[in-house]
Amino acid sequence: MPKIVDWDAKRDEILSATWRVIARDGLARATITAIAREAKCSRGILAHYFDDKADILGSALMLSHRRVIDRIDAQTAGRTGLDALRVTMIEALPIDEPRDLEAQIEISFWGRALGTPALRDLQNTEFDQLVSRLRGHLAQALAEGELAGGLDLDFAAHQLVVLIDGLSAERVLYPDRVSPARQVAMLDHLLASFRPAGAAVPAVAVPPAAQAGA
Amino acid sequence: MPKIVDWDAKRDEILSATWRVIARDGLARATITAIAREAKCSRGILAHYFDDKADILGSALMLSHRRVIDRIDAQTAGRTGLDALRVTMIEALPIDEPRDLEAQIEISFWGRALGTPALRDLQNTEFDQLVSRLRGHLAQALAEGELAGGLDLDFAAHQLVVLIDGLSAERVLYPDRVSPARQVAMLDHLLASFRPAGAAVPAVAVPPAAQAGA
Amino acid sequence: MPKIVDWDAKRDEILSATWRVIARDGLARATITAIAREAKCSRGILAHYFDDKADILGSALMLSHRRVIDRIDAQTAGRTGLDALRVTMIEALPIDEPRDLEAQIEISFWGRALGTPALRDLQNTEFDQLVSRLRGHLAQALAEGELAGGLDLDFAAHQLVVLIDGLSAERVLYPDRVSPARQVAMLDHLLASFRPAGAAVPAVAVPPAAQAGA
Amino acid sequence: MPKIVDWDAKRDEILSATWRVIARDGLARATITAIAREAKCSRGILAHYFDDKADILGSALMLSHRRVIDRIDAQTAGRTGLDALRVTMIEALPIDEPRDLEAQIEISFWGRALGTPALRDLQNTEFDQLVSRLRGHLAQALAEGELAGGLDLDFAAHQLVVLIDGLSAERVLYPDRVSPARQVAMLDHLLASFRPAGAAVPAVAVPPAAQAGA
DNA sequence: CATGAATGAGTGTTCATTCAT
DNA sequence: TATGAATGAACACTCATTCAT
Repeated sequence: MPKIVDWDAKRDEILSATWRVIARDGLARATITAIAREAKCSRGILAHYFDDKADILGSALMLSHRRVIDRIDAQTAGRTGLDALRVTMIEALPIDEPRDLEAQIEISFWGRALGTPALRDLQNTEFDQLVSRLRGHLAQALAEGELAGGLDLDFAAHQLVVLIDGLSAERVLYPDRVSPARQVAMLDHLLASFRPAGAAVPAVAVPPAAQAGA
Repeated sequence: MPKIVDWDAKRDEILSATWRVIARDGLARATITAIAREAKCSRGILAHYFDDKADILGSALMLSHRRVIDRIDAQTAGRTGLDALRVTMIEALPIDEPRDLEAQIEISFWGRALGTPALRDLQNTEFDQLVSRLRGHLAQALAEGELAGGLDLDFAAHQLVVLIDGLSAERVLYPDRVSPARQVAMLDHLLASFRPAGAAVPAVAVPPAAQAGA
Repeated sequence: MPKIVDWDAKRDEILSATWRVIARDGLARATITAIAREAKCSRGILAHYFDDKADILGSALMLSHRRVIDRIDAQTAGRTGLDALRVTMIEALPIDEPRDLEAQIEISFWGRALGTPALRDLQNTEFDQLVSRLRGHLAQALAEGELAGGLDLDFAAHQLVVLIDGLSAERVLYPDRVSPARQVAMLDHLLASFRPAGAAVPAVAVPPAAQAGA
Repeated sequence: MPKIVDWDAKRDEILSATWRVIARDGLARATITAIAREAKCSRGILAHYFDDKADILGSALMLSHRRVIDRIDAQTAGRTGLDALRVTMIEALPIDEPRDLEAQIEISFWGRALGTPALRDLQNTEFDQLVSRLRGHLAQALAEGELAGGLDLDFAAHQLVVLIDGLSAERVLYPDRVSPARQVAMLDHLLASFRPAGAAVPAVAVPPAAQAGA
C-alpha cells in the first residue's frame, strides 16, 4: 500500500518542518502558518494529516521520542550490561546536530507541559519507558558483576535520567559550554561511581561526534 | 498630594501574581489579562509599572533569580568551603514549595529562550554568576584540603550546575518522583565523588524541607 | 480548487470602502473595524489582502492618485498645448461627486503626512509627477505660441498646482461655497494670465459637471 | 487680578506645547500624555484648564487663528485699500517659521474637520471672517480707484483665500519648494490681475522674511 | 491646586479553525 | 486531495478620563 507510506512520509515531513520551526523560532512562534511555510505546503493541508495544532505539536514530540528509542534499539542490539547502558545514554545525549535538535524540541515542550495535562502524561510515559530501560541494563550489569554490590538500582537509574535532562537543558541554553566531550566525561564520571571500588574502568570507544565536538 | 503607593512592593506583587499564573497555566497562558486577574487589578495598570509584557516576564524571571541569590547569600554567610558549597546547592534545588515555584518559572523560560535572544543573554549571565560562585567555594575547599588533589574545578562546578538543572526539570515535570530527600541524596553522592579517596564523609544536617518532603 | 476570487477587485472594493469611511468620518475614525464594516467583511480578512493598516491607507491614497492619473491620460489623449493643460486641470479639480471624494481623501492625508515620513515621500512623488505633466503641456503650448513669451514655466506650473490644492481644500471644507463653475472660472482666470497680452481667449466647452453643479 | 493672567498664560503655554507636538508628530500622535510631557506638567493638570481633549485641540486651533487676526489687525492699522489687503495676505501666508507652525496646525485640522462637525463650524466661521476682511479691503480699493472697474469682489476675495489655502498646504507638504519669495510672487501676480489694465504696479516693500527665505 | 494611580474602552494584529471550491 | 478565502476570538497595547490623596 504505497498510499499509506506516502501518508506517513508526508506526516513525518510536516513534523520535521515543525521541529525546525520550534528549534529556530521557539515553540511560541511555531504557528500553523510558520509550519506550513517551512513544510512548503498550504495551511489547510495540515488539517488533513492532523486533527488540530495540539495534535501536530504532540505528534512532533512523540516522533522525536520515537526516533531516540529507535536509535537506542539499533545501537543496543547485541550489547549487554554496562556496555548497553552506556550506548543508551550516548544516544539520549545531545552530542551532535540531530540530537541537539531533539533536545531543543524536548526542552521547548517542558515549559508548555506545565499548563497542558496531556503533555504531562505523554512525558510521564516517556520517562517511565526510559527509566525502565536504564534500570533493566543496570540489573543485567549487576547480575554480571559489573556494579558495586550495594548499588541502589532505582537511584542509579534516576541519576542517569537527571544527567540526561541536565545536560540537555545546558546544551540547549549554552551550546558552547557543553561540548559533546564534556557530556561523555560527565556520563563516564557517573558510571564510574557505579562500579565496585577499585574496579578498573574499561576503555571505551568515544563516539565520533564527541570527538569532533570536543 | 497624590495617592502614595509603594512602587517596588506593587511591582513585586504583580510579579508574584505572574509567577502563580505561569506555574499554574504555563508561560503560553500567562497573558496580560490572566496576570491582571491574578493580581486583582486592571490590565491598564500593568502599563504603569512595566513597559510591556516582555518587561513583566523578564522582570519576573530576574526577581526569581534574585531571590535565590539573596537566599544563598544569607545562608552562606559565615560558612566556607564544602559547607558553603553544599548550602548554596541546597538553596538552588527545588526542595520545598517556594523553591518549586522558582523551578517552574525557570523551566518555563527555557523553552522561550530559544526564540528570544534577550532571554538567552539574561540566562547566560545568571549561569556565569552561579558557576563562579560554585567554583569559588570549590577553590576554597580545595585550599582547605577538603577535595581530592587532582579535581578539575571547572568540571566539578559544571557537574553541580547540571545537577541543579536536571533535578529542577525532573521536579517540575514529575514532582512525585523527585522528593527533596532524593535531591539531597544525589547532591551528596556528587559531593562525595569530589572528596579524597577514603575520606570520611562528614555528617551533615539534612534541611527540614528535605525531611518533610521525603 | 480553492474558491476563486478576483484579488485586485477585492482589494479595490476594500479600498473604496476605506474611502467612504474616510470621507464620512474622517481619517482618525477610519479604523479597521469601521473599514471592515463598510466593506461588509470581517476584520481578519483585511489581513489577507493587506499587510497592515498603514498598507490599507497608503494603498487607498495611491489608488486615488492612480485614478486621477488614468482619467487625465484618457482625457488628454489627442490633445495638445493649452487644451491638454486645461483638461488635465479639470480632471484634477473636485468638480463632481467622485472627484470630491478624491479630494477628501487627499486632504485627509495631508495632516497625517506631517508625522509620517512614508506618506510625505509618497506625496512628494505624486507632486513631482503632476508638476512635470503640467510643465510639459506648458512647454508645448509655449512652442506653439499659445503663451506669452516671457512666461516662467516653472512658476506657472507651480501656480496651477497651488490652485488645485487651494480649491481642493476649500471644496472639502466649504463645499457649498466652491461650486464647480467657480473652480473652472478661477482656472480660466489663471490660464488667461498666461496668454499673450491682448490674445483672444478661445471659447472652451465647460464640462457638464461644472454646469450642473453651478 | 494676576491670578487670571497666570491662568491664561498657563493655558497659552499648554496650547503652544500642543502646537509643537502637532507640528512635530502629527495630530494623530498629539495625545494627552505627549502634550503634558511637552508642556512639562502632569496629565491631570490639563483637566483643570480644559474640559477634555477636544477642548484642548479646539482651543489650540482658535488660538492659532486669533494670533493671525491679531497680527493682521496690528499691521493693517493706518493702511487702506490694496495696501491693507496686501499686508493682510502677507500675514496669513507661511513666510517665516512661526507662520509655518500656524500653517501646520491649520492643515492638520483640515483632515479632522471631515468627521468633526464642531471643527467644521469653527473653520467656517473663520473663513467668513477672513473673506469679509479681504472683501472690505477690496471694496475700499475699488472705491479708491485702485482696481479694475468690472472686478467681481466676491470672486476676487475667494481667489485670495484659495491662494492662502493652496500655498499653506504646499508649504507644509513641500517646504523646500515653496519659498517665501515665491509665495509673495504668486500673491503679487494675483493682485496685479485685479488692477486696471495698463495700471502701473506700485513698488511694494517685500517683507524681510520673504527676502531671507528666497 | 496638583499629582499620579487606576480604570476600561478601543486599537491593530495574530491566529487556529472552518468550509466552499 | 488540496487550496486559500473567510471568520471570530484572543492578544498586547494605547489612551482619555476619573478620582483619592
